[in-house]
Amino acid sequence: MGKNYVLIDGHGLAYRAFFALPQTLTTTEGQPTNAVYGFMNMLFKVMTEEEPDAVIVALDGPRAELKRTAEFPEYKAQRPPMPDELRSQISLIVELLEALGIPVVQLEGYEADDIIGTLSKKISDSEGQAVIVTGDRDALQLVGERVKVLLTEKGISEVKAYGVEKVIKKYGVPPEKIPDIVGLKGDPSDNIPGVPGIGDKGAQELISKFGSLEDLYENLDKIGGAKRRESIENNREMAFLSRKLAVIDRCVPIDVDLDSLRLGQWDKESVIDKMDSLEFKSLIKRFLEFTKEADHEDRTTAKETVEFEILDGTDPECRKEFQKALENEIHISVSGKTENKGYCDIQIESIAFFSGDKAIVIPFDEDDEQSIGFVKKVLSSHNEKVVHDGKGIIEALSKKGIEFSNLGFDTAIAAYLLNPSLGTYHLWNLWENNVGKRLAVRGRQYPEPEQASLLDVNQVQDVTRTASEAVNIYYLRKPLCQKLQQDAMLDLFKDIEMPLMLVLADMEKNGVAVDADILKSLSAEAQSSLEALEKEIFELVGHEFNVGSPKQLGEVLFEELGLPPVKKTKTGYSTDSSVLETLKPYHPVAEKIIEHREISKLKSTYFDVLPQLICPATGRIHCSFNQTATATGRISSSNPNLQNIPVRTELGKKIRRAFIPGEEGWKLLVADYSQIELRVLAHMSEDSLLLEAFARDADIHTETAASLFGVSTDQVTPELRRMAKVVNFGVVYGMGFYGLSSRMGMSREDAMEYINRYFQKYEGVKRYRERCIQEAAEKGYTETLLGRRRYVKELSSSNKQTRELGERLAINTPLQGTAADIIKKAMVDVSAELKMRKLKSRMILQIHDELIFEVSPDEAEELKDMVSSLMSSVLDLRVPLKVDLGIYDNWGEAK
DNA sequence: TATTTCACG
DNA sequence: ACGTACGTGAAATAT
Repeated sequence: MGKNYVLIDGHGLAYRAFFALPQTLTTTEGQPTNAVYGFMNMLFKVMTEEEPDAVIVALDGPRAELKRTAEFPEYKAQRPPMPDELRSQISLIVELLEALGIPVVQLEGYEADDIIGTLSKKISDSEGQAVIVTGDRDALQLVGERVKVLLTEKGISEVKAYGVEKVIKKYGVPPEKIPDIVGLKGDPSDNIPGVPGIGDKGAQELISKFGSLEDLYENLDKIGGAKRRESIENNREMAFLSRKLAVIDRCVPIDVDLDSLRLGQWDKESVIDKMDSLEFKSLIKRFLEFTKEADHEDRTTAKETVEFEILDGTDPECRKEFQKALENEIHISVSGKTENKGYCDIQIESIAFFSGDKAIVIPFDEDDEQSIGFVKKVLSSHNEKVVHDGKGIIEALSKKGIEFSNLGFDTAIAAYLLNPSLGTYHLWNLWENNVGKRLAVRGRQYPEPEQASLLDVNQVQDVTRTASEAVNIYYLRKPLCQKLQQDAMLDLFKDIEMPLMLVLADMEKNGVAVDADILKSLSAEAQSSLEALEKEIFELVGHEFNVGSPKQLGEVLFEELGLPPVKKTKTGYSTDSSVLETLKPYHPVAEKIIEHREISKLKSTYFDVLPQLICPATGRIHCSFNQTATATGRISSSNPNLQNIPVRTELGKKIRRAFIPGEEGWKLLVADYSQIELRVLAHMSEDSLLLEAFARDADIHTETAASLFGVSTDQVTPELRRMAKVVNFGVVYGMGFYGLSSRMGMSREDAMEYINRYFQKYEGVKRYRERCIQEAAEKGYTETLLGRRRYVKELSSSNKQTRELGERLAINTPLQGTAADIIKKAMVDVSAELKMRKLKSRMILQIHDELIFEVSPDEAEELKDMVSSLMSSVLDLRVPLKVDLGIYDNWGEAK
């Protein structure tokens, strides 16, 4: 029986750690230790998670590049030499590895990749399992049935596992074809050129279509795009050479006796001694824990342990046992292992339940009715279900015809409400911060020992992980619920956020229909305009360059043409649209570039992308609505972002015409709140002028203009109204006079004057702003009308700029956040009513102050009235909530 | 991976 | 001396 090995690319991992962690990590004497620390952290992580029998670290040998530079002199030629601060740490790492009894393999003339390739081959030939840890994507070619690759992604601690299927899913080709892709696209980090004009996507597409470089060159005539074909044809040798360079040698002459290696032959004293001299307190602890002696060393810091049992979900007896256990429980937690985010291809692989004592894991290998039946039964039980980030599971299960009932608590959403500024709400973080106990599987294990040999090691790990997550979720409910109660957000959670999750799941499932032909023809048009514009630009400038490169553009404009640089960024000249706008009078090229920018942006972000995102199974686009993404309480949209579809320019608006009802004869109902943030401001500030203006349903910008410029409303010109509008926005954002002056194109003095006049007229607003800042400073957070919080730590900063940012946040967040509360509640109410009246029409999009529905013609009028009245009556404010509605054949007709 | 730019409310 | 309005997500280029 083969053993499990972990193979580490030593230099690769050290490099990663070095650049990912702050340089400030040093010993008190100043020896940098960030790379050592990161390396060791990762080492312990894989030792804990993979439980290998042995670990081997491979290093690039002396003159490792020689073999490949013989073929191609430029190979890795551009690589800067290793920084000294890193070099010194490599030897520290090697010393530590020696003390840990982990062999370091290095061989003159061979790169670590080749050593790893050879070892992994030996291991899999002897029926062992190898896990490769590296940051180099080339290593994916080594993946096989018995070899998996853990690729470090951004930073160091994040790592992604690749098995054969994952590689195929990601690259469209089996692992052994990875070098063919590299041959085509090249590899800038190794200075491998590949074929010019072929990038990641192109290479993937070509190789998955033709199978290999050889087959590609046999079928040159079948390649689309004349330019591309020409480039491929002309670079035949380079493509083959590049592939050769990318192939990892799996027959390196090394003599390692794999069988004799095993973990645990460490020199404990020496390890602790070395770590101590590097001042790695936490790592020593981790090491001791690993040697299972932590408890003897220090019983007081030993964590309490939560024990649980895992039942085999494929065993009918276990299912019965679990159902029995449920009867006396109030809550059960649910966790699922799902593959792929996004409704279109989300699928559930397995699901785990935890009853408070026993966990059970049910794999969904194939659609066996037994499993589905059991899951259905559990999910329809009287128990309140607790989940973590449950929207995906809900969607994946609904694809199998399984629904939740009595879904009561989502720990991710609870944690988001408790502090919406965190950005990520990973289960393990919540666990550390709110429970922090250790988990241990007790008693009967899954799988039963006699079954174990039949199951893949990964599978056992997956089962344990999914079950543990269910346990985590279960025990998180209580502390999080208590905190919500303490912070008076339990109602917001129960009445709005939890039901909203289901509404969002429905919306993601519904999706939106898009006319791909419209987008494709827009793309073609854009292509030709761009080519024409480029020609003009190159003529005006005198030579060709990449218009899309801010760096090159900056050089052309400010060095070659000598135009005045208006604004700088940290790396050079700024060339954003406001800069280009000011350059217009100086040089005709400015206008062409502005035009080019707009078109290329729209083309690359919308015209070209949206058609690809149409889900083959449904013919519609399904974005994700993220409920835990923003600090203010808004929801966000991604994959694609459907909340930033263009509307401000003519060309942009054309995109909206492609958004259509998905069923014959149906229409779109578009309903948006009018001036919602200013209405919220009126309510919260109780400013008499604002209240009165909204009570009359006056045009608010005209009103502001009239009072600001001292004229009557019928004397307000469009220009004055435009300026007033800028001021109104400024008020909501907590502006200062400088920002106002630059945005209105006036002097700072004038801007100051207008602001003073505004606050003289709108005294209530002035007081509101002051009150916001003071309360936020006292309490440490701001809150919305429904009690949603945002902590404003910026307010207590010693940096003036940061503090002022805090003041603006204190002013803006309650406004933006209350508007978010309002529309969220409206969504919940409308959705409930749709269900109650059993209407076919459905909600498909939310764009902050706007809701879009797909409506059946016979329901259109009813829905319009219903949505209008529900939206305007969600909350009773001191001003009316006005809603504008319209029924259209496409989104472009609205507004 | 970080930076710049720009689409939306 | 410097940069200056709030909240997002995504693409392309540079490093």
